[in-house]
Amino acid sequence: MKKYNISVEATLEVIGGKWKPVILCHLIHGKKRTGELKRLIPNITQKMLTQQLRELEHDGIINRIVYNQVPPKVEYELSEYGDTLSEILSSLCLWGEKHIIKKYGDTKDYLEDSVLNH
Amino acid sequence: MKKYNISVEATLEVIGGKWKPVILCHLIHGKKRTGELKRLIPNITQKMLTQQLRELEHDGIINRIVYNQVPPKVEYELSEYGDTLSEILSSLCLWGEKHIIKKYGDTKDYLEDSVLNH
DNA sequence: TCCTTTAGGTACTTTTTGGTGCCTACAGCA
DNA sequence: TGCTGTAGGCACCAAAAAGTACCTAAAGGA
Repeated sequence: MKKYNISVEATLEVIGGKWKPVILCHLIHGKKRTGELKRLIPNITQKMLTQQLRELEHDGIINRIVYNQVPPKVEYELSEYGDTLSEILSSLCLWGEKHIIKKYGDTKDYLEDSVLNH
Repeated sequence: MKKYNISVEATLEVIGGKWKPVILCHLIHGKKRTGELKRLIPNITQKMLTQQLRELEHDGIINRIVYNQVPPKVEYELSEYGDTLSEILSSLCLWGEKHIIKKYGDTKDYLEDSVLNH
């Protein structure tokens, strides 16, 4: 029975770390296959990706959808509970864009183009 | 010149990590002296506290106010730019509270009482 | 004189986190 | 038969983050 000093610690336990917010920001735009996520997050390793996905699944934030076929097909999506985070995640993305603009004047040279950034 | 794959990475560079969100969540309620922060965040070490405060100051998120007196007195507050994060920070705290309730049924036994949690 | 108070610097160690390389399963196809 | 594609497990190693212990300054008071 852990005691938190401030409630944000509980949030960080679930979505803290280097990769989880990135993964979740991709998932707010719809479900993704493992390989898609790997392409969207070029610097993540297979190990880190599956490790973080397992933890998010364990905390009820995402659903893992397994299709019984060969070669395997697995999709990940925000769960209903994970949806309660989507506003926060969007705000985090938006703030990041504004921060890049403030720091560099423009996002063009600093932000990979993709449907996610508009 | 670093390139981000997704804008949330820029946000995490500024407010990511174990301690920064906690520190900032305390500062949204007004400026605090170093020692106050240490008391509010009992598990943080002196080193981590000042290190994180330096970085937040460097990124323009907080102001460091030094009173020229002995023994020293230093206060920290959200800067104007840091204020653009306060809505996000509040949402993170709120989500954490709801998460604790979902997980444990109640916050009473799991969350330290303080002005911050209501 | 020396202790107290407050903020913070620094060298070193431990813990946590992340990365690499290699392994498996198995249907379909040449 | 043997190659391809997809998801992911596992042992081991490297790097980054955090913790520990100890040090400083300087005014005021006992």
